[in-house]
Amino acid sequence: MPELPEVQTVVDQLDERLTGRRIALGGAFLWHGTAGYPEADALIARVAGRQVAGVRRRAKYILVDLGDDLLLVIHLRMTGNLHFAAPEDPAHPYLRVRLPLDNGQELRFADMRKFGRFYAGVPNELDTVIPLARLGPEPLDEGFTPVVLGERLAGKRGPIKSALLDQAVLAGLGNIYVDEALFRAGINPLRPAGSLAAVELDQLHAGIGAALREALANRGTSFRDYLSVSGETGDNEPNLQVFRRHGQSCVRCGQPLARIVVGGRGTHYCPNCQR
DNA sequence: CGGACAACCTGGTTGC
DNA sequence: TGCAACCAGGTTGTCC
Repeated sequence: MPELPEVQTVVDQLDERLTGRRIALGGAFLWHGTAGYPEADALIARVAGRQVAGVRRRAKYILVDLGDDLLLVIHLRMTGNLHFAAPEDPAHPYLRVRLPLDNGQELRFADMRKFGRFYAGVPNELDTVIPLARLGPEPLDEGFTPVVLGERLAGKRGPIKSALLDQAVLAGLGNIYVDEALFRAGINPLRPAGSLAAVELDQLHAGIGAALREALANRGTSFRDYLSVSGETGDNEPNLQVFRRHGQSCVRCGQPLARIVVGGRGTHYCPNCQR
């Protein structure tokens, strides 16, 4: 489900409602596969009794700071959803994890497709399990410039679409916002990643920033499954200009938008505006 | 190293 | 209507 704007929306709400809370005893994985590392019981034991010092985001990972360098890391993957509930509230049909809190509420994780994962450990330990240390730059950080973008793409022969989806190249983009950024930049998704001229890097950098900032302002895009912690959909769908709009008219030139497959992913673009 | 592709899961949509 | 095939916002592992 979620890309940078959706994960950031979740993180903001979690930070507000979880920071300062202590994780109580009695947590449980209802689907053990959701425990990525360590295994379910050990993970519960590690986080039980810890107080949340803050919640932040890196790429599409949610980092829950539990003090003493211990992190609870959550990745929502396609259909993961975090929400708060009272213990007696009926369980969501795809409830996978329950973490009771010291205020009588519990943090719940529901995930239809079971792709979402929890990890707990100190940073060095987590690096052996998830590629936190190998993630590319954050596209909304001040240090991310068109020059940096060019450095990340240099020498890459594969399509720009695939390169932008690679979290080691640039962190946080997914299928929606890559398509939207390329459209805003007027760049064909099949262009070899390392072949962009300086002007195109400027346009792509601007397109990425515009697509992400607009989505953030609208708390993300909800196509089917995505809901924030407060259970609300994002309002960004009307702002999408190409994603899943194949067959409709391009907002810029009026020609029909197309859908192709690039790197195994559905890709939406305007053949006229993105040559 | 890059690229193609299967795998992990379940449910919704599409097409015959 | 019925059912099979295909599709899905993500990531990882394997094979060439």
